[in-house]
Parts: sequence; structure tokens; C-alpha cells
Amino acid sequence: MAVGGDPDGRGVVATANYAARRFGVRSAMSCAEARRRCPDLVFVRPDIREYRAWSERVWATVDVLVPVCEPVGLDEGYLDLGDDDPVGLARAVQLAVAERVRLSASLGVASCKVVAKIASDRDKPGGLTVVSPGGEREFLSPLAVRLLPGAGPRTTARLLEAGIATIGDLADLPPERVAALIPGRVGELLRDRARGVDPRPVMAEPAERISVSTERTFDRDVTDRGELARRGEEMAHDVASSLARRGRCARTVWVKLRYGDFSTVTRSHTMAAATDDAGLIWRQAWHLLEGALEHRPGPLRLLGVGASGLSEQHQLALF
DNA sequence: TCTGGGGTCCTAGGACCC
DNA sequence: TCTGGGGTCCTAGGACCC
Repeated sequence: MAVGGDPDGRGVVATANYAARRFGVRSAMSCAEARRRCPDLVFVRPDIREYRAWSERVWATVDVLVPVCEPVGLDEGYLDLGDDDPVGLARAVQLAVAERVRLSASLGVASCKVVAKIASDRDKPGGLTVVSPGGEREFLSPLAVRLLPGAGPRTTARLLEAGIATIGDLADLPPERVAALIPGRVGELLRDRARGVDPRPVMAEPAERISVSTERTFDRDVTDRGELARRGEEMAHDVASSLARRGRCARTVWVKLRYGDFSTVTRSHTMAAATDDAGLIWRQAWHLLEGALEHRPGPLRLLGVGASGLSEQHQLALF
């Protein structure tokens, strides 16, 4: 079974059960490819409300045992287990979630986020992997560099080309070679992480949102301006209601265009004052869209509308 | 009928300001 | 008689995460 988008259209796999994974079905794979690999695959559309409800049940259970929790998305997160008996507390969390929510949880216990996350992935489903303080390098060293959070497909390809295959290889690299391979702060960050160095604390408070957006991949590439206008205006309204729901206004409006060849263009405009008005957001977005299409015409596979530069909503005084 | 959707962070150049 | 330096904002693109 796979959960994801339209298997007869342009959908991708969001996740798949272990039976499907044995056929090579993976997250982010196109549904068409997944079906080729596993012809009897059953496709299910996602039900985000259901997942949210289950997620809340899990976190309500965890919060009772661990006061400082940082959810990441719906289905994972970091817990500050303290110094007293972190492994005992981890077992208690696992047990409570199994008994009260009837879900299994995979946990990793370690001295920092990056090691804990990698450890949590080592034994699924339902495992618990402990990395003792001081054992970080030894634990990370033999693992594939792709497993390091922050080393995505691009970076991993570059590293592999240079003969760096494991996290240990990256950890042992002299700084000049890291800088040549992955310039800027990203390279330093990844090498630190490869050495088990990660100063990020567990955040008890969710971060302020800094942008809202919506985008749609069309069933077929769209050239017709009228259709683009209809779809775009809907999206502008969705963005405006998302802002209003959060009590926010935005100063920057942007559009995203993806052409038939998958190349992607963005255009943004920053206004003098922030707004949550759907009509105003749409007028800005349409202007940007027309400009982009004038610069590069062609059928669009995807259109997106977004807003950033968020501030608190405020009502101007009338008197 | 290959390649989703909602996000964050980083980079880099140009404008602008003191 | 060349063309400072540092900081911030804006824009566009890219990499990454769940």
C-alpha cells in the first residue's frame, strides 16, 4: 500500500508500507514509477485531518512524561530527556504511546539532535537505539553519508564523486577540502554534524511562521490565461484566509511558475504596507505572473502563490 | 502518463544608507 | 586625481526537510 497523490496523474508517493518498500517503492517517487515496481500496489489518498488527530493524541501522551518537546512535522520530533535517566524515560514514552494511542514509536537517545535523529532511524518500526556520550563518532562513522540530515541528493552526489561515501569519511576531511566541495556555511555545518557536533537545543516553543503559500500541479500543462487567472485567484484567496486565520498580514507577495520541462521561476514584489486582502494579493500576483509569462511564455505545469514578510494583523484606527 | 505540497535556510548581487 | 566599508533590504534561485 502507498499513500500519495493521483496514481493516474502526476501524483507522488508520500509514504508506503513495508510490504511495498520491499518492491522498491519509496517516498517522493512518482506513483507511475511505484506502480511499475509493484503492479499490485494499492494507492490511498492522504487524510491530513486524520493524521493531525493521531499526532495530537501522541503528543498529548508524550507531553505528560516529557515537558520539553519539539515536534517536527506530524510524525516526529525531539524530546529533552534530561540527564537523570534518559533511556528509562525513552522506554516510558514508547510504552505510553503503545498503550494509550496504539502506535509504535521509534526512538534514538543521544547527546545531540543529529545523532538522536539518525539513531531513531536505525531500528524501525518500534526500536530504541542508544548512543552513549563519547560514542557518537564511532556510531556515525560507518553510516552512508546520505543518512546525515542536511546531506540531500545533490550534496551526496558531489561527495560520492569525490570518494566520500560514509559519514566518517566526511568527518575526517580537512576543512579546505570540505570548503572546496561544499562552499559556505553548509559545508562546515555538515562536517560538524558528521563529527557528532550539533549545538541546536530542543525548542519548547514553536517558531513563528515566516511565510504562507499554496501551489498546484495541474493535471495537464496550462497555457490559457483565463484558466491561470481562475486557478491563481483561488490560490490568492487561500493564502489570504491562511493569513487571516493566523492573524497575520504580509508585505511580500510572490508567484511560482513551473514550466513543462520542470524549470521553475519565482517573481516577488514587496509592498509599502502589509495586507491580508485577497483581492490585493491577487492583483499583485497576477501582475507578477503576467510579467513572468511575458519574459518566458509557455505552458505551465504548476502555479503557486505565496506571501512572506509577515507581521501582526492590525486594524487601523477609524477615529 | 516520470518528478506533490508546505515550509525553512543559504547564497549572491544590487540598491541604498551612513 | 579611478573606484571605502559595513549593514540592511530586496530579489531570484537552489538545497533540503517532512
